[in-house]
Amino acid sequence: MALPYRRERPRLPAAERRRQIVEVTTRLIAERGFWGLSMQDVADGCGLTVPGLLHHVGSKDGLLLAVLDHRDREDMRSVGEQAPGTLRETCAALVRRNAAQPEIVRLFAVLEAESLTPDHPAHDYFDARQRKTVEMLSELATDETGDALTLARQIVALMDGLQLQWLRYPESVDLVAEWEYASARLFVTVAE
Amino acid sequence: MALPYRRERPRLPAAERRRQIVEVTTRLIAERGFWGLSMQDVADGCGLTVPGLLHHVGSKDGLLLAVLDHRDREDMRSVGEQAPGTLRETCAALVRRNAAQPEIVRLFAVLEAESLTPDHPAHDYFDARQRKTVEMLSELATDETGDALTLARQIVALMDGLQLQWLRYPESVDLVAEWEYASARLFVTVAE
DNA sequence: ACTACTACTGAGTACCTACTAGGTAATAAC
DNA sequence: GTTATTACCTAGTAGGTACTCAGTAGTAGT
Repeated sequence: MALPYRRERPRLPAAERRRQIVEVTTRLIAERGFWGLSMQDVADGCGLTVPGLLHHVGSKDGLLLAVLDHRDREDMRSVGEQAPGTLRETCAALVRRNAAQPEIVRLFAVLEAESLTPDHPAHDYFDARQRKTVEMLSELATDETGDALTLARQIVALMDGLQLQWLRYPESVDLVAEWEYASARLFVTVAE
Repeated sequence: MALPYRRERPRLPAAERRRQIVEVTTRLIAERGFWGLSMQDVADGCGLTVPGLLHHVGSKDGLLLAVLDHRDREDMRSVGEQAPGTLRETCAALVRRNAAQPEIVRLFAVLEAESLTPDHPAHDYFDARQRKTVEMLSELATDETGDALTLARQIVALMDGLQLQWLRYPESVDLVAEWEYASARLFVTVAE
């Protein structure tokens, strides 16, 4: 009744394995979305079995949570690093950061659309994220315009939209350049 | 060897059944995307079995194709109906039309993000669609600005982005109003 | 060396996936 | 009324889904 127990691939400490799992999952969700993601694919990408993967994340929802948690901590870290600036500077910094990590931007683009439906496991997360972003930009915008909320929404919309085009045509669309052109129009007092 | 053959639900002519299938599928893809769509759900929504559904569309990819084909024909019809106008008028009409059909807009929002990956069955479709849209707007924009392509891209980006916000917060975001605010900024000569 | 812990596996469960083969019955053509 | 067409069914295939259970082996603490 002895099981031929194979251990060909190395056994990693939990923290390191989790990092790997998050990295692999990020790539796969960016490609297929969460509905299209399979635990098997993630396990294969990490070189372990599905129960081995489940040992670390508990469930498929737990896997998504791990990815989003990791992103939140990374974002916190990067926001804390830079000095607070004007609205325009903040946006430019944000765009530059995004232009350097297409994989992450694509993860968010796919999940943001997928999570529009209320029964998506990341629905609440993206609701909160969207609110926070608009609020943050809106506060910065109060110095420059009367209708800060509207401007904040336009900024977010333009960023999201340009990112989609950039992700589809990475060679012919330069995200940073497009944002510069656009912000010239955005940050101008309306004469009407 | 006699099969107890059940036919409780009515038998429809092919064209009518196809219309129903497209309608149901549109709603389901908007909610779950194509990767998250199951033939079973579509069949249930139409009141027939999965092989019954397959009789009409052939395969899951064929189902998606049927939906996109139908959308194309509808769009053709609606574009043909209205007289050609200025860039600003054309955009406003487009936004008004979209504001009246959130289900369709959501279908496109979800599929556009999902189809970023080249192995998505709608990848080529959305590639072509994006190109055509930018080209069309770009031609209209040549009358008004020097950099028509950039302006066209900004218009598409802003529309896509605002739509995402509107789909997430349909009660607090008014698509038409937001577009009006935004176009006031977009269609202004840059003084820089 | 012994013990406790934990990262991980093999085997299995219950169910869902798209899709096929072959047949049945409602409809339309004549 | 007979025949042809077609809308749709039952049954089945081959494989994928997330997840559970019980056990194994590598690691760390003492």
